[in-house]
Amino acid sequence: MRSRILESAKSLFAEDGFQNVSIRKIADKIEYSPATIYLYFKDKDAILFALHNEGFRTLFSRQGENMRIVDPAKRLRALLEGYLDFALDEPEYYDLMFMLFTPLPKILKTSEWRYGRRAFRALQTTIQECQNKGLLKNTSIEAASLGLWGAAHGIAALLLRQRASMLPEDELPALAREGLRMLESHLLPLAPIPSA
Amino acid sequence: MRSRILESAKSLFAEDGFQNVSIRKIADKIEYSPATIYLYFKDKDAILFALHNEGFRTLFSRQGENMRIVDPAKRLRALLEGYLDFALDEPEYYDLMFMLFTPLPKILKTSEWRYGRRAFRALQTTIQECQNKGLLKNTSIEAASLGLWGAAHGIAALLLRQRASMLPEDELPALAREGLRMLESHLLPLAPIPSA
Amino acid sequence: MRSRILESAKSLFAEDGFQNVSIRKIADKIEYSPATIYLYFKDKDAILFALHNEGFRTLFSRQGENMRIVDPAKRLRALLEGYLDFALDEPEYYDLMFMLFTPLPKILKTSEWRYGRRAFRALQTTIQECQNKGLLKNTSIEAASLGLWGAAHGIAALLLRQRASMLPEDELPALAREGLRMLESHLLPLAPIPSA
Amino acid sequence: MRSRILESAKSLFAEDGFQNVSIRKIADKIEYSPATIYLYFKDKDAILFALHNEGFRTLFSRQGENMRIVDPAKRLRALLEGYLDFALDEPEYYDLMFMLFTPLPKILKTSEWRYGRRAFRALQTTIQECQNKGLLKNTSIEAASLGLWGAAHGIAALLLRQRASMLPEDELPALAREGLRMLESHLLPLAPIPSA
DNA sequence: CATGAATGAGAATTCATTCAT
DNA sequence: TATGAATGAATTCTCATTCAT
Repeated sequence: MRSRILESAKSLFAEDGFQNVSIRKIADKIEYSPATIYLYFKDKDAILFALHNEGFRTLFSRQGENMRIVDPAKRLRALLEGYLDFALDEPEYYDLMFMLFTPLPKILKTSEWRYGRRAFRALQTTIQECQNKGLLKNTSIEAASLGLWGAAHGIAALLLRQRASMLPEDELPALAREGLRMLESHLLPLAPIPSA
Repeated sequence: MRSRILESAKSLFAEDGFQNVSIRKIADKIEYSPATIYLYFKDKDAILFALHNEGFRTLFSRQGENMRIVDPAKRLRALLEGYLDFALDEPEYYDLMFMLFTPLPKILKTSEWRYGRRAFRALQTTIQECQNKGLLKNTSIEAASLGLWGAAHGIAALLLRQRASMLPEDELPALAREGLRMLESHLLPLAPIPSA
Repeated sequence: MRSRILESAKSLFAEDGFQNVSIRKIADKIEYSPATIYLYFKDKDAILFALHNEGFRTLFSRQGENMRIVDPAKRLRALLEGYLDFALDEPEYYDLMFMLFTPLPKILKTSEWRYGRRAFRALQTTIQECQNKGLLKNTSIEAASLGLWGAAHGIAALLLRQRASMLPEDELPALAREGLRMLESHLLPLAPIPSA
Repeated sequence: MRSRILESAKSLFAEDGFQNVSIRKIADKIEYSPATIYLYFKDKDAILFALHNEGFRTLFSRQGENMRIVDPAKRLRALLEGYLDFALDEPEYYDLMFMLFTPLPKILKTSEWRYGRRAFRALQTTIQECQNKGLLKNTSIEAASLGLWGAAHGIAALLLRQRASMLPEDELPALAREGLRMLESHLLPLAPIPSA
């Protein structure tokens, strides 16, 4: 039931944007009265917060396997691609977590965002290991992490916000993945760097 | 006057998000009555639309010079960096243009988004020229354009939506630029590819 | 159990005012479900009604002794002081009984308010006896009863509604009692009226 | 218009109690939309606050003349009677000012309540002068002021809250005034104290 | 005896918008 | 050109109350 609400809210948020979804719309969708929502969630924000957490949990469970890849370059590629896949598979969660306009001062300071920090640190560690192997040279880890995360994020964000409408819509996911792999192929060549 | 309104709307949109800005707040800020706004704009959406157009005009005028760079790799780098700079210098416009949640069904179909299409075509042409010179091999132009645009976009978007808060705030713009250049250095080496 | 509810309601009414106390708050306080309350009381008003009755019973049991004082002047003084003491000792009851905004159309017409009438008659009888002894001359009993009751009531009411905040808070009860005795000393001199 | 709202609110507050009056009810009464109210008052509290101020202004303007009476005993009587008259003539104001359940933390700390303090000080000064003339002996001024104010207040409060329903309703105002004068005649004899 | 689940009614408030002036 | 006045519709949220279990 709680999950019925979350389900419904999630899909409405994705359709109309968080701000345009009223409690009443959520209630209508599950065919309950608005007051009922308040039995399960203190607030509209509480719904967002719950979805936020669910989203992070989902993302982490998806990335768990990738984190165990030994080769850092392969791991990094897998993480980036896994991130993009998450965005494409779960656009509602992704929007909330990484694209929504700040209304989350509460969220940002709380619990689950720590996962974000942790994940970011994992990314940086992986980059460090890549550098130890001669990859991604000549940059600070900070810049590299922002650049790589940003690349994956941006590709996803253009799709989710429908800014890439000049590309054929039904090929977009494939193009997105191909675009990311293109970046990776230059940044993280799987074969040992030839000239070395 | 019209521009007074736009000015004020622009800054409010950036601060609070489009949805959270009321006509009244805009009016208050310029010390006119809400009704006055309607003398200049049919709609709240019309304001957004106008800003949208202004934004594109600004972006194009900024990129004009870069478009004239002869070497396609250099041109491509300049365009990407110019794009990021635009995002960082004019975050209000950028948000509206590339990040705002769809309220633009109207906008997307209309006039100024053509500029977007045009710019995108220019990007693709440049990529084509790069490929002609042996760069950015082994990808479709569609994927490459999405990947490169996405990379620049994502770096900007993470900053503007404050998702990169685990990096030191005052260094963010510098890190963003460094991150992008890091990507470029692998994708678009300035020196002829050494091993060739 | 019924009394657990009443207890809890009484203290909440006093803190927040009758209107601001929800059934839920009462239920929370005793750690039962709101529905449970309805097993014991038909209504929110029914709770008020019950407290009302309890209050009157308490007041009467307190005044019983005073009623047996033989000397009417002393009895009158004792009644007035007892009334004030009740207000100060049991402000929750007092508020409900004598200060609450009318929500009592039901109550006023019913059962327990008869106690009020009876008590009032007792007051008037006592005044009559005082007049027979030469005290409280030159007034109708009606006016005298209203004046004396009003005096005690007003002193209490100013305290309970926190309107006497210009006097030092911790001395208020003492000042209230002293104020009332001051009135009594002029109205009901214990010594035979000197000039007579 | 502002005053139309205040008028309407005032009478509704008196009828139903502050807590039971909704903005919508006020709006309905003046046959405007609820939103209109917000053009003139920020808040429901703002309406209360405005009425509060109006009430105090009214009371002071009424008492101004009495304050100028030279003989302190006569002045004190006039003030007390003027106070009761105010309560009976303007019960809506009176209720708000002196009987309403505390919801006024804002009000109490603000502007107009100072008038209350000032008035209270005036009362105390007058009592002091009475004591200088041999009246109201043997009490602290604090207690005396609380007692006298309380007496007038209580008589009023019993009427306004309909607790004196055992007296004939149409004679209540007269009885109230007679009751107060009865108290005065003992506390503040106009003729020099006979036995002196 | 107790409650979890549910809701209709209503609260305060905000907003985009209109229109007569 | 500008606005003061007004509002219908919508928002979030609370509450007393019911009822099947």
